[in-house]
Amino acid sequence: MQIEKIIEEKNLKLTTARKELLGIFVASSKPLCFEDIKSKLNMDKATFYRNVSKFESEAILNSFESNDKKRYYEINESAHAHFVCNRCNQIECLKEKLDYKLRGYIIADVIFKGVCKQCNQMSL
Amino acid sequence: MQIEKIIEEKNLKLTTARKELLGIFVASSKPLCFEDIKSKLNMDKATFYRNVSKFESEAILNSFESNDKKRYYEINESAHAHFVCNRCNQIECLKEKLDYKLRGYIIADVIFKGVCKQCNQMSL
DNA sequence: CTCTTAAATGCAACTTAGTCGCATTTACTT
DNA sequence: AAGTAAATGCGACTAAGTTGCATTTAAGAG
Repeated sequence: MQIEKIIEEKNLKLTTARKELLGIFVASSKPLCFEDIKSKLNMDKATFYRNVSKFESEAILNSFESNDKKRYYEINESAHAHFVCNRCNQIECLKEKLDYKLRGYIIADVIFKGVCKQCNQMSL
Repeated sequence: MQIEKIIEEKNLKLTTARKELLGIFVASSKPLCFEDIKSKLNMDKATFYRNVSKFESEAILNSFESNDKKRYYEINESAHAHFVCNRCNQIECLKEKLDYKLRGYIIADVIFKGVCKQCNQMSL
């Protein structure tokens, strides 16, 4: 199973909590916060946070904060931009590759904020 | 004084707290959070938050969350992008105008995250 | 397969940004 | 100057995330 391979490749102990957690992120098409998945999780929130933190430092996940004071995590594969809706607070992964450039800076992430397609449609 | 004019134009009561608060934002060249200015403020934090919130709904300020779980506020004038450094957590206003387009979406803000000039320089 | 040990977990207590209810004060109107 | 709705201060509260510590578990050695 690829999940176990990912964990072992980073020389992390293969615990049930880690398999469960990483499985959820691998299966998700969008960034998730603790709140989103806590009901599915068989682990303490401390374990969640310690593990996502470790996954992030091992470059398995990356994360950012949204509009709602929560940190969202997702599998670190192809770099892509995100759209955060100021109305519904939903986070979307955009297909946009991060080909933005700023002289002297390293750009790791781009977040667009505003009104998403759905909310925009509804207000017409 | 222009500060008083801004407040009165929105039909808000001209209180000392509001004058003080808006004065600080008008004078600042970058977004500020409560933490940044609390030592200068002669008001309770509840008053701070209620007022920035009201200013925001009146389009005097706008705000976003940074990397540090804090909400940053700035005067709402020319729309511009922001750069948030993942190392030093500093927020910079970029000169970039927001001429980004995404079909179906309304883009109100763009936040770049990564490593800022200074931190990038230091790591060479 | 069992023993050992360092690392991971669960739990409870804690931290901190921000919110809320309520009694008091203040800005504006007449 | 008086009345009133809105603003303020205070203290209690909420919720995300962190930390210390006792217990459990994964992985390697024998």
